[in-house]
Amino acid sequence: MDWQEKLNQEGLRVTHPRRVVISVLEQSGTPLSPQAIHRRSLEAKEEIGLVSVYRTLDLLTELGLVRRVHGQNECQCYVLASPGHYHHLVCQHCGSAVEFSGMEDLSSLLAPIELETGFTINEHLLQFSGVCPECQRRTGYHDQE
Amino acid sequence: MDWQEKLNQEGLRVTHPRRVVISVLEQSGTPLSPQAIHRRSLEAKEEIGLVSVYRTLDLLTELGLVRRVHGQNECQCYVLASPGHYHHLVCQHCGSAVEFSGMEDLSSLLAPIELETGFTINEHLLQFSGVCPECQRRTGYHDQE
DNA sequence: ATTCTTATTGAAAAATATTTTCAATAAGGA
DNA sequence: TCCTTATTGAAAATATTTTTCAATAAGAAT
Repeated sequence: MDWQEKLNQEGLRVTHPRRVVISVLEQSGTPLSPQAIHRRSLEAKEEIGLVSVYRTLDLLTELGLVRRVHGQNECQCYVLASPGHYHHLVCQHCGSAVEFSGMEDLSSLLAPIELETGFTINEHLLQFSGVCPECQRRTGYHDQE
Repeated sequence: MDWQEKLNQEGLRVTHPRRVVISVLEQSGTPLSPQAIHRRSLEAKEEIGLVSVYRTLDLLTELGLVRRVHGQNECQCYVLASPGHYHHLVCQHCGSAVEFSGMEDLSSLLAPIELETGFTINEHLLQFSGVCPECQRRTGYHDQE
């Protein structure tokens, strides 16, 4: 089910600003701040209001169509969610982000922590940062900035 | 080595605002926003400027004495760092945070990911959220909010 | 103790980010 | 094509963070 169907299903409308936000996120692949998304929409001559960007991101996050990513500095960024993947790997140089698989066993690490702390764990946020292959090739850069 | 020695070592001064910020964080145990820290300092009749709170948090984070924690809503919170522990578990009810150990082997998960993606991984951000034992007892609440 | 140097502070202003309000618009069913 | 109402965008309100700079105080030197 794509995002338009999802919206319909919820009785929500497929509007111009929503189309633009999704399109910008699709083009990017990188986590973007609301401001960055707005800027790019203007650059693409698709003029939408900043307020709508905020509202759209809230909505799409609610629906699970985009995810919020917390970097060390930029703290309010959003990426399109590929369903089933919940972890990000972000390049410190160019900002590109990929999702990766193979962390299904993370949940097996949870049990000992729940035991140690007495917490019930419901959610987690995992994000790696490093240098992507492109940037390694281009710059010969490997270490942390 | 305590924080005062650490500052001296770096040629930095042990000042009133820095003492107050650390003290507030010690009292709390919970991650606090710069504003919250400032508010509490005033309540404790230890009047310091909000600007100094920001600057102190930046500094202490730099020195690894406090860590920044990203909640789902509150996004700019800080807790005192227990050395050697790097991961947080935050209660969705009361906001209390603990650091936990036993994730040393997280780095062993990195290799396959580096192989899959071609990235060089330098940093990671890992945070669990759930319900702390206190809140479980008080409310009988276990599931995600 | 006192003086000196300079890191640090706090107030104000500037810059930036986010939320609220509300009349005007347009999505999509009838 | 009309109608209902979810949604938009502009402006204002609010909140957050950073910058600037003269005044202060930490701590080394005397």
